Amino acid sequence: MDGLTIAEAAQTTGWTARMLRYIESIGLVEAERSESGYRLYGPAQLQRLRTLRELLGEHDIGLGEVGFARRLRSEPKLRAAVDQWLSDTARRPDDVAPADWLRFEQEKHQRLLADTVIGPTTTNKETA
Amino acid sequence: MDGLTIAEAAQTTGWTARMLRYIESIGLVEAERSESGYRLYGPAQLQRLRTLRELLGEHDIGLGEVGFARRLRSEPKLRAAVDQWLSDTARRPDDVAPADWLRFEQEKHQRLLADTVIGPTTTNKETA
DNA sequence: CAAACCTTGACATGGCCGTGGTAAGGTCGG
DNA sequence: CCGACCTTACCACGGCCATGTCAAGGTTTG
Repeated sequence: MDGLTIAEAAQTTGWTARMLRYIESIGLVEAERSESGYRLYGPAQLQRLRTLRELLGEHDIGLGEVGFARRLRSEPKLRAAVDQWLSDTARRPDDVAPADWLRFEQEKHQRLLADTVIGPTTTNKETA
Repeated sequence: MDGLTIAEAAQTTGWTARMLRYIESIGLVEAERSESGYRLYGPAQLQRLRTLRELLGEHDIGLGEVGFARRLRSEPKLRAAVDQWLSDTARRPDDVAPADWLRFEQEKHQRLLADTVIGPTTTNKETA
Protein backbone atom coordinates (compact mmCIF):
# COMPACT_ATOMS: atom_id res chain seq x y z
CA MET A 1 0.00 0.00 0.00
CA ASP A 2 1.46 3.38 -0.95
CA GLY A 3 0.12 6.72 0.12
CA LEU A 4 -0.54 8.41 3.45
CA THR A 5 -3.63 7.55 5.44
CA ILE A 6 -6.13 10.29 6.07
CA ALA A 7 -4.85 11.16 9.52
CA GLU A 8 -1.28 11.40 8.26
CA ALA A 9 -2.34 13.48 5.31
CA ALA A 10 -4.28 15.71 7.65
CA GLN A 11 -1.20 16.35 9.72
CA THR A 12 1.15 17.20 6.90
CA THR A 13 -1.35 19.45 5.18
CA GLY A 14 -2.80 21.24 8.14
CA TRP A 15 -6.40 20.20 7.57
CA THR A 16 -8.35 17.89 9.83
CA ALA A 17 -9.36 14.42 8.70
CA ARG A 18 -12.93 15.60 8.78
CA MET A 19 -12.19 18.42 6.36
CA LEU A 20 -10.30 16.13 4.02
CA ARG A 21 -13.45 14.04 3.70
CA TYR A 22 -15.52 17.16 3.22
CA ILE A 23 -13.16 18.55 0.59
CA GLU A 24 -13.45 15.26 -1.21
CA SER A 25 -17.22 15.33 -0.97
CA ILE A 26 -17.42 18.65 -2.77
CA GLY A 27 -15.21 17.41 -5.56
CA LEU A 28 -11.90 19.10 -4.82
CA VAL A 29 -8.94 16.79 -4.13
CA GLU A 30 -10.15 13.23 -4.06
CA ALA A 31 -7.89 10.51 -2.73
CA GLU A 32 -7.25 7.07 -4.11
CA ARG A 33 -8.65 4.11 -2.23
CA SER A 34 -6.97 0.98 -0.96
CA GLU A 35 -8.66 -2.35 -1.68
CA SER A 36 -10.46 -2.17 1.61
CA GLY A 37 -11.63 1.36 1.04
CA TYR A 38 -9.09 3.41 2.98
CA ARG A 39 -8.24 6.77 1.48
CA LEU A 40 -4.67 7.02 0.28
CA TYR A 41 -3.07 10.39 -0.32
CA GLY A 42 -0.17 10.59 -2.77
CA PRO A 43 2.25 13.48 -3.25
CA ALA A 44 0.00 15.08 -5.84
CA GLN A 45 -2.92 15.21 -3.46
CA LEU A 46 -0.80 16.45 -0.59
CA GLN A 47 0.57 19.26 -2.68
CA ARG A 48 -2.89 20.09 -3.86
CA LEU A 49 -4.22 20.24 -0.34
CA ARG A 50 -1.42 22.53 0.73
CA THR A 51 -1.86 24.93 -2.15
CA LEU A 52 -5.59 24.89 -1.57
CA ARG A 53 -4.95 25.98 1.96
CA GLU A 54 -2.73 28.80 0.74
CA LEU A 55 -5.31 29.84 -1.81
CA LEU A 56 -8.01 30.21 0.81
CA GLY A 57 -5.65 31.96 3.17
CA GLU A 58 -4.35 34.56 0.77
CA HIS A 59 -7.56 35.57 -0.90
CA ASP A 60 -10.85 36.02 0.85
CA ILE A 61 -12.70 33.01 -0.50
CA GLY A 62 -14.03 29.71 0.80
CA LEU A 63 -14.27 26.15 -0.38
CA GLY A 64 -17.64 26.92 -1.87
CA GLU A 65 -16.27 29.55 -4.20
CA VAL A 66 -13.49 27.29 -5.38
CA GLY A 67 -16.11 24.67 -6.07
CA PHE A 68 -18.10 27.19 -8.06
CA ALA A 69 -15.04 28.22 -10.05
CA ARG A 70 -14.65 24.56 -10.83
CA ARG A 71 -18.23 24.39 -12.05
CA LEU A 72 -17.60 27.42 -14.22
CA ARG A 73 -14.80 25.62 -15.95
CA SER A 74 -16.54 22.28 -16.29
CA GLU A 75 -19.90 23.63 -17.42
CA PRO A 76 -19.20 25.81 -20.45
CA LYS A 77 -22.85 26.60 -20.81
CA LEU A 78 -22.99 28.07 -17.35
CA ARG A 79 -19.71 29.84 -17.90
CA ALA A 80 -21.02 31.41 -21.08
CA ALA A 81 -24.27 32.53 -19.50
CA VAL A 82 -22.63 34.12 -16.51
CA ASP A 83 -19.91 35.72 -18.58
CA GLN A 84 -22.41 37.16 -20.96
CA TRP A 85 -24.52 38.62 -18.22
CA LEU A 86 -21.49 40.19 -16.61
CA SER A 87 -20.20 41.79 -19.79
CA ASP A 88 -23.66 43.05 -20.60
CA THR A 89 -23.20 45.64 -17.88
CA ALA A 90 -23.97 48.78 -19.88
CA ARG A 91 -25.79 47.58 -22.95
CA ARG A 92 -28.98 49.61 -23.42
CA PRO A 93 -31.63 48.11 -25.70
CA ASP A 94 -32.19 51.27 -27.71
CA ASP A 95 -33.10 49.12 -30.66
CA VAL A 96 -35.86 47.47 -28.68
CA ALA A 97 -37.51 50.53 -27.15
CA PRO A 98 -37.42 53.42 -29.60
CA ALA A 99 -37.60 56.44 -27.36
CA ASP A 100 -40.50 56.48 -24.95
CA TRP A 101 -39.91 53.16 -23.26
CA LEU A 102 -40.66 54.92 -20.04
CA ARG A 103 -44.28 55.60 -20.81
CA PHE A 104 -44.58 52.10 -22.15
CA GLU A 105 -43.33 50.55 -18.94
CA GLN A 106 -45.47 52.80 -16.85
CA GLU A 107 -48.59 51.98 -18.80
CA LYS A 108 -47.89 48.31 -18.38
CA HIS A 109 -47.54 49.07 -14.74
CA GLN A 110 -50.95 50.69 -14.70
CA ARG A 111 -52.48 47.78 -16.51
CA LEU A 112 -51.03 45.40 -13.96
CA LEU A 113 -52.43 47.47 -11.16
CA ALA A 114 -55.83 47.63 -12.78
CA ASP A 115 -55.91 43.86 -12.97
CA THR A 116 -55.00 43.52 -9.34
CA VAL A 117 -57.26 46.19 -7.88
CA ILE A 118 -59.35 44.12 -5.54
CA GLY A 119 -57.98 44.89 -2.10
CA PRO A 120 -59.41 47.71 0.02
CA THR A 121 -56.98 50.64 0.22
CA THR A 122 -55.67 50.01 -3.29
CA THR A 123 -52.41 50.88 -1.61
CA ASN A 124 -49.48 49.54 -3.52
CA LYS A 125 -48.37 47.74 -0.39
CA GLU A 126 -45.51 45.71 -1.85
CA THR A 127 -47.79 43.97 -4.29
CA ALA A 128 -45.45 40.98 -4.53
CA MET B 1 -37.42 62.68 -13.53
CA ASP B 2 -37.03 59.68 -15.82
CA GLY B 3 -36.84 56.07 -14.72
CA LEU B 4 -39.10 53.73 -12.83
CA THR B 5 -39.28 53.86 -9.06
CA ILE B 6 -38.20 50.83 -7.11
CA ALA B 7 -41.71 49.42 -6.67
CA GLU B 8 -42.46 49.79 -10.36
CA ALA B 9 -39.17 48.23 -11.32
CA ALA B 10 -39.89 45.40 -8.93
CA GLN B 11 -43.17 44.69 -10.63
CA THR B 12 -41.90 44.62 -14.19
CA THR B 13 -38.87 42.54 -13.33
CA GLY B 14 -40.40 40.05 -10.95
CA TRP B 15 -38.21 40.82 -7.99
CA THR B 16 -39.37 42.46 -4.77
CA ALA B 17 -38.28 45.96 -3.84
CA ARG B 18 -36.33 44.45 -0.98
CA MET B 19 -34.37 42.25 -3.33
CA LEU B 20 -33.63 45.12 -5.67
CA ARG B 21 -31.98 46.91 -2.78
CA TYR B 22 -30.13 43.76 -1.82
CA ILE B 23 -28.97 43.15 -5.36
CA GLU B 24 -27.67 46.67 -5.43
CA SER B 25 -25.93 46.20 -2.10
CA ILE B 26 -23.90 43.29 -3.42
CA GLY B 27 -22.83 45.24 -6.47
CA LEU B 28 -24.99 43.76 -9.21
CA VAL B 29 -27.36 46.17 -10.98
CA GLU B 30 -27.23 49.52 -9.26
CA ALA B 31 -29.83 52.15 -10.03
CA GLU B 32 -29.42 55.87 -10.63
CA ARG B 33 -30.60 58.24 -7.95
CA SER B 34 -32.93 61.21 -8.17
CA GLU B 35 -31.86 64.42 -6.48
CA SER B 36 -33.66 63.44 -3.34
CA GLY B 37 -32.15 59.98 -3.30
CA TYR B 38 -34.88 57.87 -4.86
CA ARG B 39 -33.67 54.96 -6.93
CA LEU B 40 -34.48 55.30 -10.63
CA TYR B 41 -34.39 52.28 -12.90
CA GLY B 42 -33.81 52.82 -16.61
CA PRO B 43 -34.31 50.32 -19.45
CA ALA B 44 -30.77 49.05 -19.11
CA GLN B 45 -31.26 48.18 -15.46
CA LEU B 46 -34.65 46.63 -16.08
CA GLN B 47 -33.24 44.42 -18.78
CA ARG B 48 -30.35 43.48 -16.59
CA LEU B 49 -32.64 42.54 -13.75
CA ARG B 50 -34.74 40.37 -16.02
CA THR B 51 -31.80 38.53 -17.49
CA LEU B 52 -30.35 38.09 -14.03
CA ARG B 53 -33.57 36.43 -13.03
CA GLU B 54 -33.36 34.11 -16.03
CA LEU B 55 -29.74 33.33 -15.28
CA LEU B 56 -30.54 32.20 -11.76
CA GLY B 57 -33.56 30.28 -12.90
CA GLU B 58 -31.92 28.31 -15.66
CA HIS B 59 -28.73 27.32 -13.94
CA ASP B 60 -28.49 26.23 -10.36
CA ILE B 61 -26.72 29.24 -8.90
CA GLY B 62 -27.49 32.10 -6.53
CA LEU B 63 -26.74 35.78 -6.29
CA GLY B 64 -23.65 34.96 -4.28
CA GLU B 65 -22.11 32.95 -7.10
CA VAL B 66 -22.79 35.68 -9.62
CA GLY B 67 -21.12 38.09 -7.26
CA PHE B 68 -18.16 35.77 -7.02
CA ALA B 69 -17.93 35.45 -10.78
CA ARG B 70 -17.83 39.22 -10.85
CA ARG B 71 -14.97 39.23 -8.37
CA LEU B 72 -13.14 36.74 -10.52
CA ARG B 73 -13.28 39.12 -13.42
CA SER B 74 -12.44 42.26 -11.49
CA GLU B 75 -9.61 40.77 -9.46
CA PRO B 76 -7.20 39.25 -11.97
CA LYS B 77 -4.90 38.18 -9.19
CA LEU B 78 -7.62 36.09 -7.61
CA ARG B 79 -8.67 34.79 -10.99
CA ALA B 80 -5.13 33.71 -11.76
CA ALA B 81 -4.67 32.00 -8.42
CA VAL B 82 -7.90 30.05 -8.62
CA ASP B 83 -7.39 29.16 -12.25
CA GLN B 84 -3.92 27.93 -11.60
CA TRP B 85 -5.01 25.79 -8.71
CA LEU B 86 -7.79 24.29 -10.77
CA SER B 87 -5.59 23.43 -13.73
CA ASP B 88 -3.00 22.00 -11.42
CA THR B 89 -5.29 19.01 -10.98
CA ALA B 90 -2.90 16.25 -11.87
CA ARG B 91 0.54 17.79 -11.61
CA ARG B 92 2.79 15.56 -9.53
CA PRO B 93 5.95 17.16 -8.12
CA ASP B 94 8.25 14.37 -9.19
CA ASP B 95 11.03 16.90 -9.40
CA VAL B 96 10.56 17.82 -5.75
CA ALA B 97 10.41 14.35 -4.26
CA PRO B 98 12.77 12.00 -6.11
CA ALA B 99 11.24 8.63 -5.44
CA ASP B 100 10.72 7.79 -1.81
CA TRP B 101 8.64 10.79 -0.86
CA LEU B 102 6.46 8.43 1.06
CA ARG B 103 9.07 7.49 3.60
CA PHE B 104 10.00 11.14 3.85
CA GLU B 105 6.49 12.20 4.68
CA GLN B 106 6.03 9.38 7.11
CA GLU B 107 9.23 10.18 8.95
CA LYS B 108 8.13 13.77 9.28
CA HIS B 109 4.93 12.36 10.66
CA GLN B 110 6.87 10.39 13.24
CA ARG B 111 8.87 13.43 14.22
CA LEU B 112 5.72 15.44 14.73
CA LEU B 113 4.32 12.72 16.92
CA ALA B 114 7.49 12.49 18.95
CA ASP B 115 7.36 16.19 19.69
CA THR B 116 3.80 15.96 20.83
CA VAL B 117 4.05 12.86 22.97
CA ILE B 118 3.01 14.20 26.33
CA GLY B 119 -0.52 12.94 26.84
CA PRO B 120 -1.24 9.64 28.58
CA THR B 121 -2.45 7.00 26.10
CA THR B 122 -0.26 8.38 23.29
CA THR B 123 -3.32 7.55 21.23
CA ASN B 124 -3.39 9.50 17.99
CA LYS B 125 -6.82 10.78 18.92
CA GLU B 126 -7.19 13.26 16.05
CA THR B 127 -4.14 15.21 17.13
CA ALA B 128 -5.40 18.44 15.54
C1' DC C 1 -51.78 68.77 3.89
C1' DA C 2 -52.47 64.02 3.72
C1' DA C 3 -51.82 59.71 1.42
C1' DA C 4 -48.75 56.95 -0.76
C1' DC C 5 -44.47 56.63 -1.96
C1' DC C 6 -39.30 56.58 -1.02
C1' DT C 7 -34.97 56.15 2.16
C1' DT C 8 -31.88 53.70 5.65
C1' DG C 9 -31.44 50.64 9.47
C1' DA C 10 -32.53 47.04 12.37
C1' DC C 11 -34.48 42.64 13.78
C1' DA C 12 -36.27 37.86 12.44
C1' DT C 13 -36.42 33.77 9.97
C1' DG C 14 -35.26 29.41 7.42
C1' DG C 15 -31.78 27.14 5.04
C1' DC C 16 -27.28 25.89 3.82
C1' DC C 17 -22.04 25.84 4.93
C1' DG C 18 -18.04 24.55 7.41
C1' DT C 19 -16.96 21.92 11.22
C1' DG C 20 -16.89 18.98 15.16
C1' DG C 21 -18.46 14.92 17.52
C1' DT C 22 -20.02 10.24 17.96
C1' DA C 23 -21.75 5.66 16.95
C1' DA C 24 -21.55 1.11 14.55
C1' DG C 25 -18.76 -1.48 12.16
C1' DG C 26 -14.56 -3.10 9.07
C1' DT C 27 -9.11 -3.39 8.68
C1' DC C 28 -4.29 -3.56 9.93
C1' DG C 29 -0.19 -4.53 12.45
C1' DG C 30 2.43 -6.33 16.36
C1' DC D 1 -6.30 -11.24 19.17
C1' DC D 2 -6.41 -6.57 20.51
C1' DG D 3 -5.69 -1.70 20.09
C1' DA D 4 -5.47 1.88 16.95
C1' DC D 5 -6.79 3.03 12.80
C1' DC D 6 -10.22 3.47 8.89
C1' DT D 7 -15.20 3.76 6.84
C1' DT D 8 -20.01 5.82 6.45
C1' DA D 9 -23.93 8.08 8.54
C1' DC D 10 -25.99 10.91 11.54
C1' DC D 11 -26.83 14.96 14.86
C1' DA D 12 -25.34 19.64 16.39
C1' DC D 13 -23.94 24.20 16.27
C1' DG D 14 -22.59 28.89 14.96
C1' DG D 15 -22.48 31.85 10.95
C1' DC D 16 -23.85 33.74 6.88
C1' DC D 17 -27.25 34.20 2.82
C1' DA D 18 -31.58 35.46 0.93
C1' DT D 19 -35.81 37.38 2.45
C1' DG D 20 -39.45 39.48 4.95
C1' DT D 21 -41.00 43.00 7.93
C1' DC D 22 -41.16 46.92 10.63
C1' DA D 23 -39.90 51.70 12.36
C1' DA D 24 -38.63 56.54 11.82
C1' DG D 25 -38.23 59.89 8.83
C1' DG D 26 -38.01 62.55 4.04
C1' DT D 27 -40.58 63.37 -0.75
C1' DT D 28 -43.99 63.77 -4.20
C1' DT D 29 -48.37 64.80 -5.69
C1' DG D 30 -53.42 65.27 -6.07
